[in-house]
Amino acid sequence: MFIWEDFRKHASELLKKEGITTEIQDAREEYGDFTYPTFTLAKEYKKSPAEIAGDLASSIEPDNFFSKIEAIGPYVNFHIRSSTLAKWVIDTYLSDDLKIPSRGKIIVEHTSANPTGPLHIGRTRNSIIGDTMARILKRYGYDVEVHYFVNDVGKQVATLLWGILYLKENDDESLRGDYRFVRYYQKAYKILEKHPEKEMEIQEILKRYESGDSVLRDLAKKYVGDILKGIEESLKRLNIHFDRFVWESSLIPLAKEIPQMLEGYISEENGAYYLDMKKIGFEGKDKFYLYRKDGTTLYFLRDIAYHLWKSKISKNMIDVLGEDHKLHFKAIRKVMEILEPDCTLDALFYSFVRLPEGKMSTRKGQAVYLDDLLKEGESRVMEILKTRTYPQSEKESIAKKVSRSAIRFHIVNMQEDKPMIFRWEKALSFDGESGPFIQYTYARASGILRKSEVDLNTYNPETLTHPEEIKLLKLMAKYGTVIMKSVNAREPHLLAKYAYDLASQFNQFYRDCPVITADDDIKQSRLALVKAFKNLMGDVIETLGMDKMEKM
RNA sequence: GGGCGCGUGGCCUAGCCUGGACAGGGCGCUGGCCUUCUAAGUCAGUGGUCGCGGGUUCAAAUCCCGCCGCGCCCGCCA
Repeated sequence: MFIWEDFRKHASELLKKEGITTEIQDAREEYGDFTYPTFTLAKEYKKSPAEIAGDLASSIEPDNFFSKIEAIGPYVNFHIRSSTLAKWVIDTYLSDDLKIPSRGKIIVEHTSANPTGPLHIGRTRNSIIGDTMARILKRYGYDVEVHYFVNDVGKQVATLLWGILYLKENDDESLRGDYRFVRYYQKAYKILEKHPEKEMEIQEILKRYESGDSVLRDLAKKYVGDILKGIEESLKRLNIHFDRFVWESSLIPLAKEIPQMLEGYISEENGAYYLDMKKIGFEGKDKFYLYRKDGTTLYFLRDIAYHLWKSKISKNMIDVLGEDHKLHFKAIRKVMEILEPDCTLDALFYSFVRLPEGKMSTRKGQAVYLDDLLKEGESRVMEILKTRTYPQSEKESIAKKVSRSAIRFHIVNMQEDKPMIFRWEKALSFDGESGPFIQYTYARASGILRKSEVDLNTYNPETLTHPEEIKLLKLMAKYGTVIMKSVNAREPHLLAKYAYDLASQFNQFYRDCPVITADDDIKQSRLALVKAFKNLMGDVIETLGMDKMEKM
């Protein structure tokens, strides 16, 4: 799995024999595979960097890993022996076992969108980043449990209930829950803007609800459940699933135990209680309120309860959160250090998606819904498929797979903390740096294997000498490195970049290296390469949560 | 006002953590490549004061300081 890193380690060992202990960096392609710049040694050795590099290069002998070690100016460059590389890479990906170590349990919480309406594309950035991160962690060896924290307590839900209870008109039962009930939520907010005094009624609902009013509880469970089901349906279309939905209301009993665990840090003000952040050495905000003066709980308290509860299941946790949660999260983490010092809690933050005309908002109804985007994507794919002779059902299946993969790739291909402005044309781009480009490349590899009509038997790695073959092999060797970096930095976009590079390189190979018409020995080794590539590309595609297809 | 993040060719973007060899891609535009493994592909060309100004260094898109622009947060909302 970590082929490239094993080569790197070997280069380090060779240098170590010369008395140099250092990390070796990747070289620019035209100079070699790994490089060691000698500038820093100049003072100590009292020689020019170029001289030092020359001496080092001539004293390190080529071996099974490196065929050439040469100095270019002040750099010592290592060249990988391609026959060793070819055999290693191909055998690795032809085998079913990528030899991934087991790394224990981790909980990834993502999406957790308030169940007040259909999922819009802004929230979807959370889902896609979270789901991809979870898949990458799994690939790295973690036992991942994916959570959705369901907000069925608090003001938003009380507002939703108020809307449904008092504004019933033009109800359309044929609509899916999220589309059906969001109308009341939006209308409720409009009314509250004009009549702030109605706020009292909402407070009353909230209070009754939290004190355990069974009628309200049942209603909330029903409506929130219906909306959540809708959101879940939308996410299924993107290939996103959860292991567990944790309802906030279920944590209220635990939440009420938190204050005594934090005794000495809590203060009271007009009947409301807050955590005194100065006392626990927190900077950024002094008071985080736990209880309203009417005794109802606040999100901060319930979120502490949720994290405490999670930490009993797993010591490792990652939350995928919008950038608006940075301060909140910092405080939660601080509290967790007190309550459960053994656990590690990390966050993966992302910037908001905006529309060209401004912010997205469920309340104001200004948003692009995920379902609409998927639908539009599918119809654009069907348009392209007009020239194909596949059966209709296959076309529809392809359309779904291409559409959702295009959207997933578009979102995860961008660095998480970069602001994003949503544009239909870009989200549904099918060429260049896009999801379909990657799927298409996989289909091409499949096509070659399908038409080769030869069984794969032994191959000779020595025959893989074409520059495009070597470049492809090197990229294939880097999969483990990319997964590792992506996990350590919590940056799923690195894998998307890798997927593109890998696919792009396969297309260069495809252009210059015919497989089916090649001479027998070359054909065998190229088939082995294509098969190994297909396995790897398929694994990358699935780790990105996209769909692989034999034909498209 | 304070804190955090972002600022790379007409547009979108990688690289920034761990400073090194001419800043990679994609879209667009111009011109090529389908009797040959799917042209959702590919080749060539076009286009960049890496927001601005200082500093550190043999070397800065990358590190430090100060500005400017944009976003987010600073609620008894979530």
